[in-house]
Amino acid sequence: MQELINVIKDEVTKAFVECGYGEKYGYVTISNRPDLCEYQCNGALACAKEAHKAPIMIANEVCEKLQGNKLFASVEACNPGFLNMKISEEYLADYNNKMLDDDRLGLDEVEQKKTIMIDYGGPNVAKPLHVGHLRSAVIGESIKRINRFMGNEVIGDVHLGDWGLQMGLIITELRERQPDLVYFDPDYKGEYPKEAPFTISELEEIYPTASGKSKEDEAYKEQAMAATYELQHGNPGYTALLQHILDVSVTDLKRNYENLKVSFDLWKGESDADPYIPDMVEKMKADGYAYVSEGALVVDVAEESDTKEIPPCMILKSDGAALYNTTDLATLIWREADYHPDEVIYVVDKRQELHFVQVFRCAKKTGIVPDSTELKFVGFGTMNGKDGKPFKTRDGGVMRLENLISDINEKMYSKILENDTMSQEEAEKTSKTVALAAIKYGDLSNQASKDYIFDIDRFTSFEGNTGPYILYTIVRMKSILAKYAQSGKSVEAGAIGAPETESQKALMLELARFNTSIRNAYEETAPHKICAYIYELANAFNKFYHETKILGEEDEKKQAGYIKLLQLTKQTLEVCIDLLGFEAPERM
RNA sequence: GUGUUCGUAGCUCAGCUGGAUAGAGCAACGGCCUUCUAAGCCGUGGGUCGGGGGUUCGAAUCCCUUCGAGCACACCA
Repeated sequence: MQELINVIKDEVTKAFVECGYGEKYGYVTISNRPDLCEYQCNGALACAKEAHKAPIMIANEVCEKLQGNKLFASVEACNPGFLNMKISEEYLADYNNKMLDDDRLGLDEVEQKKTIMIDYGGPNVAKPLHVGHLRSAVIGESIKRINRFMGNEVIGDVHLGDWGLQMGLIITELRERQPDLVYFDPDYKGEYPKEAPFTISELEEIYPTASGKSKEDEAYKEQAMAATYELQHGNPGYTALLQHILDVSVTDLKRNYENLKVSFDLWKGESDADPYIPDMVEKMKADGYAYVSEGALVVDVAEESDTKEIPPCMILKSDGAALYNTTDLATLIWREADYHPDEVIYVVDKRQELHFVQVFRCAKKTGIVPDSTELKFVGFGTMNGKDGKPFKTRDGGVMRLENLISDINEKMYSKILENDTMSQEEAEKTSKTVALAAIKYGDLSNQASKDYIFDIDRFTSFEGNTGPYILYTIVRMKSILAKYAQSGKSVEAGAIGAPETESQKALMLELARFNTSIRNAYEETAPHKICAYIYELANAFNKFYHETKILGEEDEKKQAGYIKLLQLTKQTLEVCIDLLGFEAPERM
């Protein structure tokens, strides 16, 4: 379906052209003066200089051409040269009805479908998720859903941190504790056990212990480095242990991400890139891109247009070991080979921007990915506490994501019990649903690239621009629709009629902006624009709700129209919150 | 030091490819529940958009400068 704003733009542009002005002046925006009009065009102001005419004269000419156009209820020219338009009420109703008939609510898929890989999540194995992992998961999941809804083929990859010194540390600590395990017997030739010799909670304790020891004990650190080296060079016992660590960790991680309604298509890790490293390095050398500088193997990635010096991309350390540039580049090799993505989106902490600039340039320069592949960095800001500093527990430690979520679940639970007489079971389920919406909306309603303050009290107070407010609005609609259906009337009969009140027209206009809003959010990779949209939509609905009695309406045709409007509003909100990654309960 | 992001109401944030009177929410104050969930709705107060200069008919938005804050700057990821 063509976007309403473009329908209007086409008419206005036609009028500009007929009056002899350039078509670019026909652009239309949503009015910033809703008291005067619904849509506006400022083109007359912009083209005044070129046309050597007063803007108001141009606006008057164009306005004249648009008189009588059935699309508009009114078109006026206003000083100094604005063109103010109100949309025809019949057209608007018709537009809303067409949205209702379309299972995509009037939003067309992209014309050129792309294959897109999204790299988000980025958890480390053997370490619990902490609050720092929240944003990547929440933002990445939403970007994935938005892209999918737009018709793109999307592959989400969690990109585990499962390589490097941390693995060596765990192996070393395990050997200290259980030296008799077969994994440490170099002469062992049999099959390794299927069961891991540790649980997830043991694993989560082993890593910090080992990490602490290595900082104080030089010999211990060297053992860990040696173990890392052996693992990376195929030690069979260590490889089997790595597999155990992965299995145990991934099971736990999946459970945690499921609680967040976040899912991945691929559970690949840095270790999966490792086999590609040797050939990649050889090729870079052979092609003349990689050279030795200060003992390390590097590729220059500086460009003339740089405003600062971009250091070369380091491929191998002076001791010959790979580092994170290396795995990120090698990861692109299998991504290219297996999926040929048109675009790879990295949803990672914005502090890593320089690293990705280097990796992207190096990948393009050395031909790992073709020039046509878009490598996109979506950097997000830090989640801060109320004091504006990185979010910490009360005693200053890193907060586990699980704990953060259960805290909020509990607050939500007591709040929900206060307000209703739900069963304990339903209250628990509902509080989880609402809590997740509170967390995700709280995060996504901010621009991803900015730091934001995660204020638990604010998120659990549920007033104003919050996830729970959106859910509450949906729940109100569900309740009315259920009661209407109970009365035996068919929900399918009827059609949205021309608006009778200001609040109804405002709601209908807001609904008609759905496709434009989502497309903007998609094009700018900006979930917060969806939040802004649904907040406006929920506001518009609540105003309408407040002054219109729907179930009490005696005119059945009118009532059926209201019900249709309600359905459209509910569906629109539900599609949007699904794109954000949460859902509404039946009651709250 | 170099680069980069940011500075909008007491607080948290929108708005930024230039357009009319800079918008929300929270907090404060005042209204609205015998009627579809008051987690709602309506209203009041609160701002020289960090400061200064420039471009423009017009600047929160673009450019320069200055102050302040965060972050990053090859052998950790």
